[in-house]
Amino acid sequence: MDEASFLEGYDPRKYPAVAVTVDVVALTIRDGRLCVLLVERGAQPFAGRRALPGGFVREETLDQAALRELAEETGLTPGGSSAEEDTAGGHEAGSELDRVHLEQLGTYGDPGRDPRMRVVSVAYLAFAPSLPEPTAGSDAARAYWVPVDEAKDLAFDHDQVLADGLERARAKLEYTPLATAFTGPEFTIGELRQVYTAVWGEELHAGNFHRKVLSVPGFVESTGETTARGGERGGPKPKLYRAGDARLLHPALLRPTREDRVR
Amino acid sequence: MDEASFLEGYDPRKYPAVAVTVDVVALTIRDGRLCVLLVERGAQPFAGRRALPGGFVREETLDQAALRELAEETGLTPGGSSAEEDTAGGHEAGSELDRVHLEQLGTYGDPGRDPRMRVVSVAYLAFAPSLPEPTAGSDAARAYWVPVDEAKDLAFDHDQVLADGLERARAKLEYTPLATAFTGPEFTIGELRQVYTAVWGEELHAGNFHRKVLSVPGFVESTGETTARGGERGGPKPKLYRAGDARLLHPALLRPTREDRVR
DNA sequence: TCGAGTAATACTCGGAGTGAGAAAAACTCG
DNA sequence: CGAGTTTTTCTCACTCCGAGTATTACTCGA
Repeated sequence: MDEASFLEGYDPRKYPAVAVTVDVVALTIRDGRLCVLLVERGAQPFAGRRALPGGFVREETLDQAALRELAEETGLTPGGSSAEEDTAGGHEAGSELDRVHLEQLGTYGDPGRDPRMRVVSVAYLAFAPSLPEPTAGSDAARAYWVPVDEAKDLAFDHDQVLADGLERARAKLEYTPLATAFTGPEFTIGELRQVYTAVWGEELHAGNFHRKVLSVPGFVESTGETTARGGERGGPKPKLYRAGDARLLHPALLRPTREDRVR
Repeated sequence: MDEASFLEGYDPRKYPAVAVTVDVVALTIRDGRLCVLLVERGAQPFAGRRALPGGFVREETLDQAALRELAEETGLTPGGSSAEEDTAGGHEAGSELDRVHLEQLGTYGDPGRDPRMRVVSVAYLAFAPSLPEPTAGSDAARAYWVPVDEAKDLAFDHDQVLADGLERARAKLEYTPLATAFTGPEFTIGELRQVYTAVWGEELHAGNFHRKVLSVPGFVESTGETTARGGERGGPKPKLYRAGDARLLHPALLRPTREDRVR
């Protein structure tokens, strides 16, 4: 930020009031479908419409505000930092929110996006393993998971925010180990493949996926164990893996069908 | 944005005042070096320190605010939209700012990042062909281009903002035709390679680069012309190209030396 | 208990893309 | 003119990919 000379001594409080909020695009996978957390709006404007959870920023960092909003709406209590964290081994006292990956998505501040006043909203993207339906918390009563393809006609510019979040999520699956943020601490290659299938909305060749995941250094590491049972519809007991220490996937797992890349 | 029930009728103007600003990381290439536009701060805090250009958001979109700040600091006048635009053919009346590519980088809002009050700053990233030294405009007198490796100890959290901007720029060169935003409307493959060299800070194999650029559909298209003269230090007259219509490069031009990818 | 169906895993094959190096040709400058 | 430089094109070996096939180990229902 810079004050030009003519702004010297300028008091920004004299500006028309600007409110800063955070909105959260929280994604999870339930029953093999990619879902987003929405709340039902009770008040005007957009009363009765669904919206992304969010609220005003208090005396806290933007990251903290996003995590707080997510905690309030899901009824879960934040345990640790906003970065995902492996409690490899037994389940410690950490909240389920400890495993949530949170990152800033973008900021939406067009005049008029909220009819009441100028509101600048910082959107966040959250990735979580399958979380319980948020009914517990008092505040969370109005929040629920909705499959992303049914999340339309949202309040404000939230259709756009959600679309941007989905595109970000799909892209990040290609070159980061983000998919493991959707699984439990231990998972099978098949479960990992289902994450990609749900987010990308495309079937993947099981054999090639298997080969590629295991060939990327640091993506997954074997636990040496297998599941206790085979799949529900048959098949051998798959091996179990946990997330490795890679931050970027190399080589990347690129999405198929990329003819639509040129303008 | 969502108002929880207990916020019904809440007036956000009762919150401690929050100011919203835009900061611009404007990059260009001068003499083969990647440079960023900085201003010298005259007032406290951080008087005498260098900072990214920026200022308060007015009644305008965030994108417009960023373009306005950039125009004010460079002394150039904005002509068209914020998106880059090809005036293929003759030079029309458009400003040099028409060819600037502008995109949102991220938002920085830690309490205390500005000692005076709570300031939430939306950072933008701008890419421009070599622009004149900004001396013309009244307001721009304090702004100048600085090689990025000499841009240290900036005011506020601008070291971090600049670092984030550089990483974004380096990454986008890999999978988008962004490099053409640093060149003139017509350019040679060698000039394009120098853009990559300057931004990535690494030498590239000329033969392989040539092959890859021409093999990516829609990256560049031939004008059928060559330059009037060969290079200053010799070599044949290179062919001229202009930007194609691709929005994403496929296959991508990946950076070399990727051992440092894992945590 | 058997047989059908399914999933995990491991192959093979041909094609595309890549880094490194070589080389021919075209041009500048001294 | 000659040395040095750049553009442009090849070659070669290697990696990676998509598609297909095969094997094996399961579950479940008849």
